[in-house]
Amino acid sequence: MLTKAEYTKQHILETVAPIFNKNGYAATSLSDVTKATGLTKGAIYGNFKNKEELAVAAFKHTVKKLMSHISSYIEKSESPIQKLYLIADFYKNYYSLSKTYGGCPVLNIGVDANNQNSELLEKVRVVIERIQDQVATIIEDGIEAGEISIEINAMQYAKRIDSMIQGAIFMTYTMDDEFYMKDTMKQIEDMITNELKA
Amino acid sequence: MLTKAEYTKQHILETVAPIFNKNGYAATSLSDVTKATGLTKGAIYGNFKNKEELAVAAFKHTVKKLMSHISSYIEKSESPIQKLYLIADFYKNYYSLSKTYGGCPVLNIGVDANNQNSELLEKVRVVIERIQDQVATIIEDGIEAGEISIEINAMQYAKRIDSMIQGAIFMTYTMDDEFYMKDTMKQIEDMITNELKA
DNA sequence: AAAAAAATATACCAATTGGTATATTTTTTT
DNA sequence: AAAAAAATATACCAATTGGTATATTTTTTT
Repeated sequence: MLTKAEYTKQHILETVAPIFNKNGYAATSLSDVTKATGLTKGAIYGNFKNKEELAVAAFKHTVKKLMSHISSYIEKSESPIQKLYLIADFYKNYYSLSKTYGGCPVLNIGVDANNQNSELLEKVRVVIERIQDQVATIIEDGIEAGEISIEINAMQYAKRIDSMIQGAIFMTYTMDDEFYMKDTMKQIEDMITNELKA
Repeated sequence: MLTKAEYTKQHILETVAPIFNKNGYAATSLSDVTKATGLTKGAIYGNFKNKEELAVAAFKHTVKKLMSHISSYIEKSESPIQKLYLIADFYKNYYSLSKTYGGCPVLNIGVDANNQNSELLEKVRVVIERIQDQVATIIEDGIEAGEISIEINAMQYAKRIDSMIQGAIFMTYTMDDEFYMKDTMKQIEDMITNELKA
């Protein structure tokens, strides 16, 4: 069971994470934080060293949530190539899912932190690398299993897919139009079928 | 010739545009503006109604510059399909080019303005639509000229290419790695050759 | 139930925020 | 060169910023 203190910390993160994600670091003020949580500065600064640490924790919190969504989704199949199709399928609903958390943290904080907050930027980079490693591993598993052509450069394709997905997320959010998300996922499915498949 | 007043306005925009582009709207303060331009608030507010109008003008200024770069670049060929290859080629150097202006204004301001500044967001949307219309027109011209397959949906491909480019820009900036930009342009060139070409 | 420890609220701080009214300087028109 | 107009600088404003020291309240341990 959560102690009262642990509950408070969770409550702060859950409340504050979407705000930082939507507004960015500079545009989120401490009074936004206290207003949203219903707590005072004393409570916030008792739990987090400063605004930056809170923003980092909030980013990690949202990433964790979203990563667990996709992780459990691709568990639906054991087959590496099927897992790739499941990733494409997962992102078809990513707009409404990520909206719950105030948007895509990688895109939002990645752009926001660049030139502004090197600590946050570093956290974003680590997440991107982790995601790409996971996709690359799936592709490598697929090659080993004979499902995916041996000529495929796993890391290159992982980066390509990731880049396409981020582009689709940006376009979908900026234009408020799911066309980009859906169309890009179709494109990725075609890529899997026509380029990756052994 | 520019009058002194017009020169000042240009000077403000040229100095301030990269700052808004890098930092975003909220993270750019009026004192950043006065410090960088060497002018006082009186001069700034004499030329722009408020911070928002200045940010909008700065965004338009950067977009105009970048658009004129790409426009003159694709004039190198008359052929629609060659123009598409030239677009892909242009973006191979987009990282260093756009850095001069403080980054890609569409990406940076698009993400920054979302949930924050609806007027700025609207300007970004207009720019995106204009870019896509231009690409779609080139594709349609290519179809008419018999260079591009009649089965191609011009607008769909324009959006696809745009989305891939934005993804590559995001990844390149966030990871500070040109691989994404270069690889995506190769991918787009392959798309032109294998999917679009009649 | 009392004592100790931990968490939270309160009251404060200097610095900065975007913006304005007015004085001064510079530029343009006559 | 003088007068008018325009541009810019100065001096100010209330509100807000992130943060801290300390008082108070709540929770946990004994």
